Amino acid sequence: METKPRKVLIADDEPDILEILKYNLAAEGYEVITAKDGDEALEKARRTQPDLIVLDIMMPKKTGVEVCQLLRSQAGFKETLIIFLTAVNDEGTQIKGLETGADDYVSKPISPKVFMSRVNALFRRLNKTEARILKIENMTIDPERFIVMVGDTEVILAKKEFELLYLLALKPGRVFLRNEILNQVWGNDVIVGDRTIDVHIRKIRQKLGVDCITTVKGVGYKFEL
Amino acid sequence: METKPRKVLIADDEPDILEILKYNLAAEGYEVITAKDGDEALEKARRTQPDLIVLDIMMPKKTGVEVCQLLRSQAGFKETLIIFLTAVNDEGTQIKGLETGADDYVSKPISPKVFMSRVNALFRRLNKTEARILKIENMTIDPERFIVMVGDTEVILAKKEFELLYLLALKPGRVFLRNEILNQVWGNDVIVGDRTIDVHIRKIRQKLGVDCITTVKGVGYKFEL
DNA sequence: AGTTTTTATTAAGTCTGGGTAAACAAATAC
DNA sequence: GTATTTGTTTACCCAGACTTAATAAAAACT
Repeated sequence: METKPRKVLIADDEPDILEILKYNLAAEGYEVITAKDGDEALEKARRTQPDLIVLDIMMPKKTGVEVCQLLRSQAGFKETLIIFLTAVNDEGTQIKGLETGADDYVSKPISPKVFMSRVNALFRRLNKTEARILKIENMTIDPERFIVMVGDTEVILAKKEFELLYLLALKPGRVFLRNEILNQVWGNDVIVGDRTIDVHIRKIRQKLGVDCITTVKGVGYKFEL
Repeated sequence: METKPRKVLIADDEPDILEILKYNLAAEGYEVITAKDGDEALEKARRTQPDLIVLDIMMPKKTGVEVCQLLRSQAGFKETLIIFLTAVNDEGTQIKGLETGADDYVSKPISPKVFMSRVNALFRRLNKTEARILKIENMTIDPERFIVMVGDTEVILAKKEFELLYLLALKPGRVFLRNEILNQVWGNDVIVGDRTIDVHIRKIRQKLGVDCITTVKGVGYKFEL
């Protein structure tokens, strides 16, 4: 199965490293975007929506850690793969890196071979949890087409409604706390009142015309047909 | 299925190499055009619109790198395949070559066997994303003739309009994010405002007179008849 | 039952994002 | 060179998505 090339954004202030990594990634068919400081990395990440972001820890403008934190806190970058590069082989930094939400960690001096195997490993892992079409009984939720089918009638949900339903339907039966819902759908940093969720739930129930969301009082909601 | 022969332009100042490559390419059915310096290469490239350009790095008048940069910077040569030939087996030059926008790189002394396998590999890669005629219900989108037929009336779209419609129609129903659209139609590095997409969408809808593009607010657009 | 807590519903209000037209710029044709 | 077509930017408008707040209903607890 052939698929469109993975996009990789590399951010490092050392042109040599950018070149080496770019060359190796390109050689394996990745599409490469480069940035030379933290701000540029942020900007290009938002614009190009890469599949993987390689961040040098020590960079001008913003450090890799800062960039990572900023990205992770906003919608659309929750799932993006992030790898840190660092000259310090300091375990403390490594731990801090992974805690910030990075997926892997490569220390300089970088062996292209090692680097590429890490990259490939991450993508291999990702493939298993990619966005997919959900089918529960007579309901189909297709994130690619952004539609929900109930029986054979198409239901159109708004963005937040869809994301909320998709989240719940990912694990039918499992209860999602209001906090989880807020984090996943709205993002860690966004502050919205609790009632907002209720309103969206109501609209979903209304539009679908099927009672598939169960309230678990004092806890949260779950998807259940 | 019979198809018209691939055109290959070879530019090198060494007559021997020109001959060898020409012989091998012709033997596999390629149509070959030759040039003996950078200027001639540029001129013939523009005139004959080849599918693949083989450029020697070291050439009189203009180097291969210069020719490549000039071509890549103008419309019509963004997708053209480019292979560099070089005597120097210097990795620095190789990297610079690929960054300039070349698709592959062959070092001298050239083994005809290796060379041909690289050429064929490039075309194979290209084939997978090759332009093909799309037919969706009563609409035909022909990227070769740059024509859209709705019913039996011909609609003429401008370049960007066409590319945008073609992209969406490649996967009917699938939502394309604004980012994806920008990347695919405009390119990673080009910075254009978000409204630009809207305006093009509007012109397409207007010209086609058929509502075939659906807006998914906050997400993107999809083709849907 | 009465009280408290939590959720549902409704009706606003706000705000974002897309539509549209017109002006400007750039590329292309003439 | 000028004219024309194409591409982009800008600004304004509006629909509908989203949020909030207020009230009603339903559980949960005493």
